[in-house]
Amino acid sequence: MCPGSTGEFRIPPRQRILEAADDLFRRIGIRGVGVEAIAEAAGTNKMTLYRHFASKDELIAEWVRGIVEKKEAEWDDIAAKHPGDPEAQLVDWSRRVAKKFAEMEERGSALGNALAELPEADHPARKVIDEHRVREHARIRRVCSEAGFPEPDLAADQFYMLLEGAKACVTCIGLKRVGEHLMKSVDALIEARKRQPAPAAPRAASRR
Amino acid sequence: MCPGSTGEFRIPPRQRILEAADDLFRRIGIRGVGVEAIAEAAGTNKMTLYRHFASKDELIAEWVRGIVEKKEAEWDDIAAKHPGDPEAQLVDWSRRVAKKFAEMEERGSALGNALAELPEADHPARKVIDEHRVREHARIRRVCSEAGFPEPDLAADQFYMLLEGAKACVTCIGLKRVGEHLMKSVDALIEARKRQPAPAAPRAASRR
DNA sequence: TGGGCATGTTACCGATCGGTAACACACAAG
DNA sequence: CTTGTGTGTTACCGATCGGTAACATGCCCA
Repeated sequence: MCPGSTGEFRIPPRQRILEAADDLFRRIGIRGVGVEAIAEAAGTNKMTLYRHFASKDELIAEWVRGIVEKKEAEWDDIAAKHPGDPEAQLVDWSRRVAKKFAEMEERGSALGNALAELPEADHPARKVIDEHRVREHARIRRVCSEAGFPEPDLAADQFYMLLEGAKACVTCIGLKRVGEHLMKSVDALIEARKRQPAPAAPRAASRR
Repeated sequence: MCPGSTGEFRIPPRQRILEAADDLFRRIGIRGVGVEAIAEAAGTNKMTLYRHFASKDELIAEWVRGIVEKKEAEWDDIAAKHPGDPEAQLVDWSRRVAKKFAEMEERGSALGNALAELPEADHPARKVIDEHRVREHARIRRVCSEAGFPEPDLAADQFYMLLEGAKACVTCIGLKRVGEHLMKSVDALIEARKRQPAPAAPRAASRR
């Protein structure tokens, strides 16, 4: 109702649009919601939206960029809070992911769904997601290497599969149980590694 | 070009439509392809399509039903080939899934993508997918229970998370590597269980 | 006070899409 | 031959959607 420029909310329209898009994209899906609905939910109109974003695809890409930035900032935070302790980083990471499941309302990972909804390989948002996934996987791999996993590639894939699997299972298994079992699985993988004596290839002797 | 009724292919149009839909839905996505394109790819036209399917949503549901049937038949086959050997069933299952990854052309799980593309909770295809997932998870849980896992719920979730995670990771990790590491992970979980004698609480007593 | 600038408003365009109507055609069985 | 059934063909409808034009309005700052 209220235009937004008069008073009421002081948040600039661009930010309001991104917030509205975030809500609608997560709940209804990218292709399921039109620009008009986004603008309306943001308390503005289509024209203003197009003055801030060149196209809907660009809005999608910008939305994805925000999600990716938050996720990578979280990784930085994890690394900063457990310097030199890669195992604690992995554990902390699983704890945070498990906690996030409480916020996810039955629909799974926003990034995963976005990828499923954007089959065009040249979509601007796809590049953002793909590059982020590569970075995230590389990050996990490095942490696994530092943690002394004999096969860091295998370990990283296991962690990454558990992470993506947990997100995908949110829609079919209970939220709390997935988070809980994700944490247990990560703990078990780390525990299993500690149990291993000395595999053939001595990667990085970080025996704590 | 060729109408299809004269000669050429003897496959009835309904089946051709379902096959064309399978190809296009997997490659382009459900919402990304129109009924006209499906009919054309099937060598027929829109009218004939609507004579066999009440609506596009019904066609989607029918397509999903076919996928689900195949998957459940595969589970029956696994159970029949390893009677009374739940561990071999789990291993065989991981082998088959890993093998399937070779067919998946960069786009992940068809069912997962479909779920992401169908936010409407009352969509006829959603019910099919949801019910199948419940059955599949229950099946894994039963096998885990028979295999003597101390916590079958945890074990089943772990397997299921690995399965779904592997499918989701196909788009970001190499196909062969995901399959290989999925198999190794399943083997490791089974191996870890064999190693455990009779733990009451999985948390404590791990200091080697 | 006045001018610029961001935003609001309305109307519209072209394209696409799901779905339907009406009619023509082929073929099989009686 | 005739009838009926399944299919092909064309044209069309209504709705939605992404995107744009043109103009009005309000606010900040000089």
